[in-house]
Amino acid sequence: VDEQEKISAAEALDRAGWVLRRADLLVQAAKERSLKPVGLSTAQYSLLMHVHVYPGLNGAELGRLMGVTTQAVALLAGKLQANGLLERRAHPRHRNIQEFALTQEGQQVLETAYTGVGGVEDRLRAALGPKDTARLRELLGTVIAEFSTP
Amino acid sequence: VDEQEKISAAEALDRAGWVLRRADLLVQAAKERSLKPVGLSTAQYSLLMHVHVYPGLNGAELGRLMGVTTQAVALLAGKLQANGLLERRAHPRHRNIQEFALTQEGQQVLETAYTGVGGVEDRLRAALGPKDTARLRELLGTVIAEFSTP
DNA sequence: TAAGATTGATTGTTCAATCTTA
DNA sequence: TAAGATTGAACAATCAATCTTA
Repeated sequence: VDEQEKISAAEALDRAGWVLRRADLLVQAAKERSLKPVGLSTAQYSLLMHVHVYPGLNGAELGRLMGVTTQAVALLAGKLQANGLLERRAHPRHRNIQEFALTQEGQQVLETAYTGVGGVEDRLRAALGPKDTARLRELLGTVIAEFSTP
Repeated sequence: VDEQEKISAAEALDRAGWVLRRADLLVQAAKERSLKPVGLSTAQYSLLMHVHVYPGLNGAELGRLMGVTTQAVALLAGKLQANGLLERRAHPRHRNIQEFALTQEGQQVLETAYTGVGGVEDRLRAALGPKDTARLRELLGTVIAEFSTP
């Protein structure tokens, strides 16, 4: 084996991790455009959606699910709360812990946003077809399972 | 059809775009850990790799390939240049344009980093198997093609 | 005009450290 | 002790605007 072997320019950026990155960046950018009229960033939309799907979680738990830090969640939540989309309540049994919940307006904004972002999901599904979309989710699920434990 | 239909908590975060996002975040985090000993951020690694694969491109072109702005490339390049990993040269025919190139040290650092990140790629390939890895790349390629044109 | 580079202001995020509570 | 929340400093990236060059 040649110790001097160079990085193959043709192959380096075609490995699965890089392709995964490029695909996510493009889809994320499309979501961002669809959220612009609603006035939400993708991060804000992500937090609203996670609160909707996992009601009653605290900031640290939401951060772990979303792949960001507790501080980022607190900052996001602060703005969403100031805009009246989110509520923070003291946890009934732990005075130091906060539970998150959507306000009525937060629900409505999320639903509007969901409709817009749904267009991006639909476009993805249309490009792949239902069968390959399911296959992609399955394969990515394996990736998630593998890398969920560092 | 029920107009009041709510966002399905069970399905919303399972659509392909969300799964894609979570998978990318996890793989990216794994890459970040593998780059820590080398002293590179994933963004810096990405720039070095792109300069290696596409030598002679200018900042704007690299930014488009990497999915970031020209300014972000300039900031990254400034630091890599200060660390002696990257060179910026005036374009031979356009005085206002800069070409990027790796220094000898940049080459070496990139190769070390490539070996470390290769472990992450290998782990991904091991989790999926060669056949499904190829299938994943293929499916993501379709996604990239679809969303490359906004 | 058009494309690239650069600068300044703003936002979003992380890291590090501290405080609170069970 | 451990887990969550909060604060302040540092960093990264964006947007907006300006400058340069062909």
